[in-house]
Amino acid sequence: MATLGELERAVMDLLWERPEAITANELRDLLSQRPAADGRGTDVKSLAVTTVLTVLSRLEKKGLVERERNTRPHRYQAVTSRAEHTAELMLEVLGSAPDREAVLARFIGTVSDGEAETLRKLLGRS
Amino acid sequence: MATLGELERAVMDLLWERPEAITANELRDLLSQRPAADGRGTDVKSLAVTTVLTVLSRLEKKGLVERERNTRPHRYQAVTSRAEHTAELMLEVLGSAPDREAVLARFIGTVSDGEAETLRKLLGRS
DNA sequence: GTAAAACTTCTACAGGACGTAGAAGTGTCG
DNA sequence: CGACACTTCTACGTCCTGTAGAAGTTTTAC
Repeated sequence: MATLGELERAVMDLLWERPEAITANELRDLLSQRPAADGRGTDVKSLAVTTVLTVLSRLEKKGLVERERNTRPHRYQAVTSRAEHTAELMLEVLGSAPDREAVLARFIGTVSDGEAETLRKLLGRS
Repeated sequence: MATLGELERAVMDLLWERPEAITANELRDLLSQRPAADGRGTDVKSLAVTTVLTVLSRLEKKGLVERERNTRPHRYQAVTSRAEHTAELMLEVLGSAPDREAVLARFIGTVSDGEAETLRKLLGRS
């Protein structure tokens, strides 16, 4: 339930960096500009709008995207920010562990120094 | 690459709580004792050993499981602890975010008080 | 106001991951 | 060597994702 496909991901990334809702057509254009995920090759593959719409519908069903149904070309936007979504994902992963503290310990051990500092600040003093 | 199926998950859970490597047959027995994931019904469904073996092979290919090939009934064990694995997953999720600090902020905000305390201890004083 | 254009919804299919397991091959023990 | 245990191969149904044409609906342009 957590994982997104490559295209779904690309769509969400675009929606996340936009404050305003956008249409499927706009999305399709943005998607075709983005360089192919696999790097090499300016593979400007243009998707069919229906493809984008299908993906958007699926994302809507998953609760990640919201659409304005009143305006005619429907406009789509992300329901939560990327940060929120990512944090939720992390919690989901963590949640399924019976040994949460051990997990957190490992986690902390791998985070960069700068981030550790950030965490310290965020946690403040009890 | 991160997500495990339900059965794969069940197998890993068993391997994780066992310090010693065990055989596919033992695993199958343990699996049949476990109550159906969906709760209701003491659904003691017995799997074929080949099913368990297939799953183990897939987990091996994914690098989560290791098998002793020299002993005759091969014995399987988890490569990393559950805590390690979970922490890696969390990092994987976090890693794909361009706004790591924002994610961490949300994350911290949702963790329980007790865990926040633990985190504080783990981070220590810089 | 009607036909064309734009837009949305429905239906579909291929490919990959996973649950599931029989068939076939190989090693083991008596 | 033959029966049995164990492993590997092959296979299939299902679900998810990428992809999009066909069909239906709404808006627009004359």
